[in-house]
Amino acid sequence: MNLKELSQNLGLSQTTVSRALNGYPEVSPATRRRVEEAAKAFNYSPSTRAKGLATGQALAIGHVIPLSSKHEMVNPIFGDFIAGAGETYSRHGYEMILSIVDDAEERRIYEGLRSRRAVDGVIVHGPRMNDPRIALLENLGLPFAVHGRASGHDRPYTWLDVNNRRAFERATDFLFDLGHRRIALINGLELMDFAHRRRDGYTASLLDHDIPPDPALMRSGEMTEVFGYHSTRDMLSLRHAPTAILCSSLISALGVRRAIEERGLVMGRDVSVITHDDALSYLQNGGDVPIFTATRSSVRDAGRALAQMLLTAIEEPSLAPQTRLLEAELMVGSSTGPAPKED
Amino acid sequence: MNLKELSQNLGLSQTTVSRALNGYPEVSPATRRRVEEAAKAFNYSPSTRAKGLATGQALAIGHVIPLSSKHEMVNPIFGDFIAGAGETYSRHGYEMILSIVDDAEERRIYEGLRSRRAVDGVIVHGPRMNDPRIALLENLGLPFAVHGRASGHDRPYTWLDVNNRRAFERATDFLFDLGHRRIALINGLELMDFAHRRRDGYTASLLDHDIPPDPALMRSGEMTEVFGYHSTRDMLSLRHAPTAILCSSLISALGVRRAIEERGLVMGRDVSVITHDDALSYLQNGGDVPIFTATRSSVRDAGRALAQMLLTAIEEPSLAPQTRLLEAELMVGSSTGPAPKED
DNA sequence: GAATCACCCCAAAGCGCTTTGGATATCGCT
DNA sequence: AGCGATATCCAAAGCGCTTTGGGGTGATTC
Repeated sequence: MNLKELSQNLGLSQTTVSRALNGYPEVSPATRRRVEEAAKAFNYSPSTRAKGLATGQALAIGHVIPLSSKHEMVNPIFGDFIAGAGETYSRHGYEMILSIVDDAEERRIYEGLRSRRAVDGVIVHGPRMNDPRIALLENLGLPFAVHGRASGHDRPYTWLDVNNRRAFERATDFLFDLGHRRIALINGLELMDFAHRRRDGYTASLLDHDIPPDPALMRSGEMTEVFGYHSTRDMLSLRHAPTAILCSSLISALGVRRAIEERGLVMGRDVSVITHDDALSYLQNGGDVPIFTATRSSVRDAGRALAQMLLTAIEEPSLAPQTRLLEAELMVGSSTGPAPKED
Repeated sequence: MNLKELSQNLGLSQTTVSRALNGYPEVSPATRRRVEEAAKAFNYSPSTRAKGLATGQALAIGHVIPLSSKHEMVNPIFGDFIAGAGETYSRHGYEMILSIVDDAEERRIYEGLRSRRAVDGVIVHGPRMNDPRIALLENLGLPFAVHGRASGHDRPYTWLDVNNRRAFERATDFLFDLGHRRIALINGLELMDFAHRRRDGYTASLLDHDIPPDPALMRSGEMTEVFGYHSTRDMLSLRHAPTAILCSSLISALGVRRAIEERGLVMGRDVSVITHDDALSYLQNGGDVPIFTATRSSVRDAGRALAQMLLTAIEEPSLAPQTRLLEAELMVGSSTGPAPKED
């Protein structure tokens, strides 16, 4: 069923039917109702493509997911973020189109989305330090919103981020308050902007407590379970092993715990652990009582909110770019406790 | 830059330029090269929407991800599957459009995709027992391919599945060969088709060895770490505790291991564990030597292959539906060993 | 030298919608 | 009765592409 057929069926012109359906005032309430009922009855909905061609809008948002060919790792937070964003889109009648892209081709993809007029805007995932994508998108004139931030870019742009620096500073402070002195950091790849900021927060707290950062207690890598395990195992066998560990991901934290327990130690008594928790739906941090003390911020909420920000940026292009900094909440679980007495 | 401008620039008609770009023979090699170079230089690519309108194709595939409002869980395999499918699409010039949808609205979404002519076909995720979506899509006449199968549907359709039944039967056999008699199953939600099949395989092996299935040794739920942990903890404190556990997901297996170790037992010696492993990029099963003995099948490969199957089904509508049953490989790791001697 | 045949190329219609610029009918008022 | 407003509706153009159905040109054949 298309507009033409529908309007013939009703004995009206396409113009009138189109106007009735899109809420224009030049249509009598009676005809409007008649049209709406017919549309429902015939299960008519306008072709997105034809509509897009006529209006110049795509009614679609692109998500470009970087997939480094080196590590081939799909970010595990991605599913939940998308779920959040999708809610917002469907409420506004937008479609979400996804491209999974090798680092090397990103430029081509963005240019393609632009020149094919496939999307009205894009969400940038996983910003890195000095990420070139921001400047690229500015040049292309394609509206965009960043999940995270890219240090090293000065012009304002739309972003939403967790206050990673503050979260990790507070978490470290918390460990100091418990009496810990040797605090380790198991971080994500530090070319990722968020990981860099977390390290900054961690380091700031150390310096604040007159503890010089010790490279032996800082690891950075892809946040897998095994990475958490190996890092912890190695560090626990140091002569001055850490009594507390800060971890960037709940998945790695599972490995951290395994290494601790394998050594016959008890997490929360012998070694304290704080992890960041993205509140992923398939990885809950315990039930009512969290297992891990964690800095927590829902990535699904982030998806919802950032999508909304992008949509308003598209509809209100004159507005200054919105930004939003979410504070992670520190949830105390059973993985932290007072520092053990010195031997 | 659009076709008109480009052709004016070249002093050619739109027809010729379009033909040159789309590989039609009625264009001299010289003009074709000239056109191609100009297209590159001006960074021209045709508007997907206009092209779609003209050809009647959408050049897009829909992925409808069900998100049960009850558990709100995004399937963790989803990211990797999508990554695989995306590779195939981009090679063929298709776009991927995603809808995350509450169970209750699925029907509406499929109908919408169809009547808006937004996609040429869809991939069905997470089929359940007697899944109504298959019949719905057949009625709509929308080409589709299913990741998994839906028991209870008799007409042929395109699907790709892991031989879950066989995988779990073999895994159980393997445990019997090691001398185990009390073998537990920690399964996904059994309204999901794959979980049902896994249980069938498990049960078949038990019966084959004259062991009656014991409901106390069978759990079914959302496959989180915590679910694996609780299930295992409960079962290990039974009077006749299992000596081996079959687990449906690597994430839950992490919880299984935790419960085992918490009890002071050693995995692979006191309790053997076999898990299914979807080869997710962020959850590797150890390094060179797998930690868990596992039935393994890459979900990313599945994405690649199923996408390809759907595309050929779309391009060759007369063909009978393809189906593909992948065998999971049994990788022996260090989580299994001979059954401990009876006390 | 005319007819034939490739070979290249083009004008214009059509895909399904929105939107501009009227047209027609109805109504209130002087 | 006549006139401008107002309320409804419509025909047709246009969005950017593909594709049908020709046309012109030069070389080849008789």
